[in-house]
Amino acid sequence: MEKIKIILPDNSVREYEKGITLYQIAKDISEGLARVALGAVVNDEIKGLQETVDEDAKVRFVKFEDKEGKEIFWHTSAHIMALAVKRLFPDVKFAIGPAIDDGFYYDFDTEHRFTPEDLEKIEEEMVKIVKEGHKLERFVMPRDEALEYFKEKGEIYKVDLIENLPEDEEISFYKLGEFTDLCAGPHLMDTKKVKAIKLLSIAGAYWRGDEKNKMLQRIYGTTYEKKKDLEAYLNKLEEAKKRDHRKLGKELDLFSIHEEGPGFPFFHPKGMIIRNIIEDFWKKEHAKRGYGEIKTPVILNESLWRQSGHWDHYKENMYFTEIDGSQYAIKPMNCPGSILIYKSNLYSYRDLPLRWGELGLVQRHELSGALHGLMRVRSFTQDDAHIYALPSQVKDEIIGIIDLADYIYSIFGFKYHVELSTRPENSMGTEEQWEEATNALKEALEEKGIDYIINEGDGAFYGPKIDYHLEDAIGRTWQCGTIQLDFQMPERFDLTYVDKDNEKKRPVMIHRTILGSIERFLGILIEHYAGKFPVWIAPVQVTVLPISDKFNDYAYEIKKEMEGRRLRVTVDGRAEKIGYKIREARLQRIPYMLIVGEKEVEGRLVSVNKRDEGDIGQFKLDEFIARVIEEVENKK
RNA sequence: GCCCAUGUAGCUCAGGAGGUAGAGCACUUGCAUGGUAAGCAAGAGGUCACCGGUUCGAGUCCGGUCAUGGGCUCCA
Repeated sequence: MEKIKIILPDNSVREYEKGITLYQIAKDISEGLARVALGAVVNDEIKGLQETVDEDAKVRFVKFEDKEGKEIFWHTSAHIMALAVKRLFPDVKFAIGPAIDDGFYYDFDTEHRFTPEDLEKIEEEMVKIVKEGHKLERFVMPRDEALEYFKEKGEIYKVDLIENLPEDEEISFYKLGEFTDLCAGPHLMDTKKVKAIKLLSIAGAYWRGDEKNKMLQRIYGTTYEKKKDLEAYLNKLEEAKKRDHRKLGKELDLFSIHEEGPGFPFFHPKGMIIRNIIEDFWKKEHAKRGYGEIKTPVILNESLWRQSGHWDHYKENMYFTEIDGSQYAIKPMNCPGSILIYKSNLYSYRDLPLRWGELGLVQRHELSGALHGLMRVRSFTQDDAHIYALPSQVKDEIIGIIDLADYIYSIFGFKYHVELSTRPENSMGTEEQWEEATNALKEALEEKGIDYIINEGDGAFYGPKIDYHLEDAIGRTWQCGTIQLDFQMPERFDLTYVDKDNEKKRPVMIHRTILGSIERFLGILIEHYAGKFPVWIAPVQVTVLPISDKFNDYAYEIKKEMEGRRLRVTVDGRAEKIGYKIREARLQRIPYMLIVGEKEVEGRLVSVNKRDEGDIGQFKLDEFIARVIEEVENKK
């Protein structure tokens, strides 16, 4: 890689790779962005966020559109908010205030309870601060001095932060007006570009994210250079609200959740149609790929869960019951059931791999505050499968799952990204086993050329995992599929196969889901399509709307004929005006409306109104039916 | 589980210095038979989440519980 020389603020020279960003240099030398810009580049015009590229130096300047540019912009905004809060509520203690995906937050500790009215006041104060035109000044302090500085002010969180910084790390500060914060930076040079400001919400958050610590008050906000961009962002939030699966689930009569069963969703007839279509599709695709289907009981003896390790590692999330004086547990996972089936036979190495899928209903005691519509429930069906494989088959099996997942997601039009989670603290097995399993997953991903993020310590207690995060239509992501490699369960349950040399050996177990849970997947699907399900999934594919009830006979005849071709059709035969019926059908997001009156009856025609296109003209009935069937077959 | 907010008809929401509730939509009935997003009228529908306290009297004030929402933690 070609190197370039950069002159640093202290006039020393360092070598970097071509194309390095200002941000990276700032991080590297723990220096303020503005100072780096001034030091690194000869161009006098450079100030703060730049939109120019210095062709000679090949230093890329950070713009607001860049990930790094946004981070700097929002991090600086967090400081502006902190200053505003300090002015309005002098007694607050400051924790941390980083940039996040769509803005920033700052955590405060104060007796005062922030209200929505406070947010408005803080916003106003922020605008004032920006107008005052402050510069951000960076300076460093020796560790003991820094500690003394914050101890004197009673800033216990900052003291805690410094105490946890590595001994050799420089303690840097940024000063903005009367607010001086411990901060590694980098920051904007000054505040004047932060023009559009919106504080979004107040929430509780534990200090250092640990539930044993004190709960602080967090204020979320976002800022932009232009009002227009802020408005666009707020519109996006509005759009997300309209797509909320909880709202649409009610409006489209798909499912409901009741006080009588928090976290235990009820599926209505229309919701079940979608569920069944997804499940049928899932079953067919798995059968094609050599999966057998199994079904295991929901309640099983406690001893099984002790043997599997769930008792030691998962008890808090399990429900228990007693039958005839013995202790039983309601299954939170399907693997032990699958294992009992495996153990009911003796296998040759020739039998492996065995792929057994199960649409398994599990119950988990999730914390009440974690429940969220269909996305986080206490009772759900996993599209689970367990693969028992020879060690030599593992990589190919994982690749097979990766391919299957990619195919299934593509049918629904999902984009996704992949994360790899490694060994957690509360886990079983040896370091070597974990390393071997983690490497197997890495190799499979790398062979398929899939980029992935690593989540240290986020694996299951029995093995590392690959997680699939699906992106919905407006860019939010949700964890769905997972592939988990497990050397522990085969050990615990003494699973064996007979190898070529007539020795009993240990198979490897792979746990995997693609949809994740039917419930969550359905929730995501609702938001992804904004309730406008494609024809093959739509609970009602076609609704027939007679112009007046004089034409109901023809309408019902159409319905009967289409139902004979396995299409899902309704008739709105009420004595209402056509406009009224169309409005309702639209609100229900039905893909096709057939308007029938005198003209249509005569010629056995239908006038077709398509969901997103409106009136598309008259069709012969047979022609229209063929068209819909074609769409269903091609999963459109 | 924790912090904050919320809980009024099937739905979306008003209201209320404490004196026992209101709209629109949906529903039922009648009229209207209408050609691409709401025809007209009438009717029915609520122990104002639940439990307890203060009060002559509580949807309204206080306390508790439950649920929901936004976060945190945790997770498919």
